Amino acid sequence: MTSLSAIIQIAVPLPLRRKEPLTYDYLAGIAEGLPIGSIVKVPLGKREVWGIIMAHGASKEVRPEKLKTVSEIADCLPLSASHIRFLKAVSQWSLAPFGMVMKMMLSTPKAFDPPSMITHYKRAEDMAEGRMTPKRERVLSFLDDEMSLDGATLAAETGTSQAILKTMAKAGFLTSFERPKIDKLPEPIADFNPVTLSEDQLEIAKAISKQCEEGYSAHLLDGVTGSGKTEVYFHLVAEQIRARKQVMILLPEIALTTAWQSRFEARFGVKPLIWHSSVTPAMRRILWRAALQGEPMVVVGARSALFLPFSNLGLIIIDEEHEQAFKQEDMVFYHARDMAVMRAHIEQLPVILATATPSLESWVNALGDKGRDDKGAGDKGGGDKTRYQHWQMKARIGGAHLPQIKMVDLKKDKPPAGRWLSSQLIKEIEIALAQGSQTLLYLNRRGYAPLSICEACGDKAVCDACDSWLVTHRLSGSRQCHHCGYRQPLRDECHGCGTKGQMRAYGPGVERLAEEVGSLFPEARYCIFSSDTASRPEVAAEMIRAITENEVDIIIGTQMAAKGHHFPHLSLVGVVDADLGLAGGDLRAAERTYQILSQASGRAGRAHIEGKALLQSYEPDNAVFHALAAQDRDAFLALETALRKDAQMPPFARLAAVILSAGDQMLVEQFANQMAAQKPAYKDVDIFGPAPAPIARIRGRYRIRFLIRTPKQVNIQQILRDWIDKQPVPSGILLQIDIDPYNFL
DNA sequence: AGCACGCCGACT
DNA sequence: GTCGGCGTGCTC
Repeated sequence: MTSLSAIIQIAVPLPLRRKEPLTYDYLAGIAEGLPIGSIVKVPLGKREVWGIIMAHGASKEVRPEKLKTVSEIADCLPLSASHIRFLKAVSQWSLAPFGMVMKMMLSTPKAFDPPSMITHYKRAEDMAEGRMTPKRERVLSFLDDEMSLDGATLAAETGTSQAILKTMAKAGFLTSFERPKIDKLPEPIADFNPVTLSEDQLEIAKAISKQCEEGYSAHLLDGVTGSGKTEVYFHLVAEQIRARKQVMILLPEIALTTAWQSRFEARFGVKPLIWHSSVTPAMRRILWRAALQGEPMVVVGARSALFLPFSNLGLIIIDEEHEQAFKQEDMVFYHARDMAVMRAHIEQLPVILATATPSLESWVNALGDKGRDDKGAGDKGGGDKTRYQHWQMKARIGGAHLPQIKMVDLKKDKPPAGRWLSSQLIKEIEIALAQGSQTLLYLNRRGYAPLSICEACGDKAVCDACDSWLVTHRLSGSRQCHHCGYRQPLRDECHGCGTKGQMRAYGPGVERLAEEVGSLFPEARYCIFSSDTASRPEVAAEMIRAITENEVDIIIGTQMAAKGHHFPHLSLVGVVDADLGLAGGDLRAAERTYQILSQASGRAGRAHIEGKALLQSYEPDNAVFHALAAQDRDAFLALETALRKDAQMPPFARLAAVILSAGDQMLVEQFANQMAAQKPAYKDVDIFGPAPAPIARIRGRYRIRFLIRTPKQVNIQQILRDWIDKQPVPSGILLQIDIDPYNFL
């Protein structure tokens, strides 16, 4: 069957629309006989790209003269069939072109470069006659006849330098030759510093461990901060290390801090292998190849680590499972947690979702639709393998108490205009200051003020490219758009009418709050902790150190300060605007508010101090706050479950968004109407829209959105495919599909 | 997604 | 007269 003109089908990194073929045909050439899954370089238009061999034989009639030939074969193993199945599954789920999903996986361009070579030395066969020095003597006596060593090691072992070795080779004492560099990964030590688990923890670890051999199983590891979730999953990681398997741990980018890394290092004796956007290309190459090679390894990464081509995976862990940061919303729209569960299913592995505040999706998956746990922990729910097993960890290790949470009714205790702290909160801050303990003021708003208005003409400072206000940043002396990144210098002059001295700031940001803190507590040492003030990791680390060592009295921070850190001197948390996240009416507003506020409150009093959290709100009777104040997370989840079920919203229905955008408003509107006319009309399938997206224009592009809702059992992807294929998307319009949207902006 | 081809405004 | 804007179309 083999002929010189064998044709193979190759997936190329193109956003090929669904009607078009998945692959392009190429002449195999040097790739003749390579198995499916092999990675090859092919000419594509004027460039060369890496692709995957998906099938042998021609897919269709392509004029033979158009066929090009494979130009290079990647120096690595072919991808496993299950990994390709995973990529296909992601593509089918997200309705993103396979080529784009593949591109994410292959986005380590250096991975296929030939390995770098390093020079090795051995004794020359015929020892040259020449000047002998003590150093040369040492090198020659170190190497016996058969031995060869790389330059760096040999120089180090003999107290010489690579320059000397080079001269010796030139002088004929040594023979040098090149060898591919071997990258050795630090191997974690399973029993480096094993932690004795509590009885409960051990029971959970053992129960999950028992299933590690049995293929797919999904576990919701649900425990309050400090209950030892990490220790439980580390126990399972240790088992995988002993079994020389691979482990993938996904964390939200923000949690990939030094704190987690130090914990890993303390437990396993080596630094964890990290995968995220700022890992160097050289390191990415090493990790990518080791993953494909099946090297035993534990990789901890942000959502993009999901696509690493592990071929020997034993366990997947998603920590902080509820975090929105797992939802990717550009080229390919996907939720890393859900795709990780899918990967575990395809690879027949256990997957653990860890959190203190489960997402409603995971909660329902664990408990069914009642939203209340009336079964025993770990109940498999009648053998339904798509559901999660629920492992609850209630005890806080070290006996630290949960903080006392109190609502402050801003209608009754209203700060004066331009001030944001209620008298109750101020009083508590004074007490904390007097005790020498720390306060965190949480306000999820960067900058000084979100809105500026000219008193003379009434103009708002707005972004030219987006439908949004420019946020005043006094520290950086700018007004900036938080949607497109546009910045202008901060001037006291109206952009519209030119009047000077009439620009008034409205609303609080962390910088403005700092001003208030400065005037109320002139003696207190405060810091602002936001992505602006802690932009680089080193700066953030220094800030965390200063806080940890009690060099700060009041921390004024955004989410960045509320998530994941352990500040031992913190006793008071003030949530300046608890209502902030509830506005906007998005599906997950209540859920998100509960999660972030319970996390923020949880910062208070973890070690030996009794903690207190004050939540300022204009609607303190909101059910979210009641549940927060009562520390009754399960009541909140039960309520939210009931609401979602009533409203027929996820996770009790399927939701998808179709987003149309273009620079030309008329063009999008026209096409949106055209699509609206073709709306599929099935009973039970609701299509809302077209409606301008809440921020209708971002980066100069007008955005229009449809929302599609179907019952759970309906294949929403199929409905979308049929609908979208009815009309070609005109060029200039970008059509994006977001299955299970999180961002309603 | 790239990349080139292609047709209309301000410069060497 | 050329350089360069980004609209349109193609990539086996």
